[in-house]
Amino acid sequence: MSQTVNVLIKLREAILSGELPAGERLLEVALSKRFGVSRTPIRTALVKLAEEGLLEEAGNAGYAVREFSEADIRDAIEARGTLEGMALRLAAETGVPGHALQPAKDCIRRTDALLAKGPFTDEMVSRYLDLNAEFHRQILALYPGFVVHLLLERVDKMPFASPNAFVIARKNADRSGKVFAIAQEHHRGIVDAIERRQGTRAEAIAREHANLALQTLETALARENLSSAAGSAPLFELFHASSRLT
Amino acid sequence: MSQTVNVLIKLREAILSGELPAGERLLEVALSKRFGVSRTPIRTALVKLAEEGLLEEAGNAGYAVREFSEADIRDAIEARGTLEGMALRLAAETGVPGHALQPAKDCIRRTDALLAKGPFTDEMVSRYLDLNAEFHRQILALYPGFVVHLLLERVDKMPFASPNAFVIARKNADRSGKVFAIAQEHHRGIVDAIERRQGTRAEAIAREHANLALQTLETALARENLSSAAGSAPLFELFHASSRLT
DNA sequence: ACGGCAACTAATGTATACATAATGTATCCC
DNA sequence: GGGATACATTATGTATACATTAGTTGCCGT
Repeated sequence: MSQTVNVLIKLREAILSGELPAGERLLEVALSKRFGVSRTPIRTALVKLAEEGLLEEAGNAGYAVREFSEADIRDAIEARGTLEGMALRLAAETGVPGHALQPAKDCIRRTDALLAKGPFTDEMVSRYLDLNAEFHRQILALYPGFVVHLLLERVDKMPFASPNAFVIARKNADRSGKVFAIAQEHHRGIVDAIERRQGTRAEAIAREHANLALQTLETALARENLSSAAGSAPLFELFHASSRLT
Repeated sequence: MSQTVNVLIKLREAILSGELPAGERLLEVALSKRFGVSRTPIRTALVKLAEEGLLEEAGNAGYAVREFSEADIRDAIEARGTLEGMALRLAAETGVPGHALQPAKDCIRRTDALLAKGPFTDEMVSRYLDLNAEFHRQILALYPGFVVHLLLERVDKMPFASPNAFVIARKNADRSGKVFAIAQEHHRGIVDAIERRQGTRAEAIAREHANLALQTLETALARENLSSAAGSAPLFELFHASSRLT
């Protein structure tokens, strides 16, 4: 793995975890010493993070960690729901060959089997997250437009906006089971809608599905009594397992 | 202006104009000689263009010009309509103070005055494009979410997906007048919908508004008899005036 | 003749030295 | 004492030399 990617990952993690607080100016030489590499890969990583939106230009030169309010996270989640909705609507309206839905159906079946097994151990949740991510991958693959996929990749890199973000409140045990069941029902509805070429329905479910993440985020925020969500260590701890930082 | 920005702009123009054809591998040393700068600003520009989606990674290393099919452009335009629709819907549902709509209304009034003046000279079209861009800026400013704005900036950098893209067929003189009138009606509808807090209506009009660009694109493609739209010199000639390449 | 391995070539990845611009401080003048 | 200017400091912007890796070509062996 190249130094640039290394630095990129570590910097993203440091930003999302709050170790680098919002507004913090990122100095190239300081980061260079911290990671033990030259300024070159640092600069590359900073440029990429700025393009991703995690950093903002600080004054005339240099970058600073962008502040993420709860509203920004709501915005990101809403944007993901909207874009996924568009992709699924167009896939449904265009129509997809029957066999193309098979991978998504497999995901649903395997998830059913997993959820039927018993209490929600951490390991089970981890496997669930993999299956959930896989389902979203498969279902979005039904829409070919690469611009939308590019935008969705961007959204996934925003704090708490990935398809797995809705499990951040999973430690709220008495509710987690319900949340999983609701998500499964959404997944089933999406597949069914696409099969029946019901574009508007597919879009509506996708949006409602994204709202699950919103609800659990707000639950988590209320429980933790946090005003600003991103850069909060306790939330990030929950978030970390649900997301690939690459 | 820094060398990096210089190279970035020139490279973007070369890509969009088709001077650098799709699939062309971009070698740092070659570009370095071409622009008379070192590899460093070249690399920075390449990274940014890749993040924007105009380049793709070529094999294990290096970048190549991404191919843009007509479908990709449709995808980008649809994405813009969808995201603007979301922003306007949420703005309408939340409600905006009455005075906030004034700038947009001013744009509409000034555009009315402009269109009433007479035949569509090039200079008039240029002023129209400025007013149109300004209207979109003002109306989107009613929604504060920065993620959506980030995504929209991305879309605007895709070929022919900017808010001004719908005028690329303006040389089809007998239709341009109608197109302008339709666009104006959309603008009026959007403002009215937001004023009345009709979120769904605002969203629907925004989507239909983006479809104008799609229609004129297809008209232009049919006239020019082009299979691939991006990287086509004649289309770019039309496109150039309607877009800031910065 | 064909396939595989090795060396060479040319590209990107990285480090560092240098240039330039911005910012903060200190001093001097008003 | 306050403000402005000049200088010093520190940052980013750029150039270049070096490292490393991937791709290609040619040679050798089977």
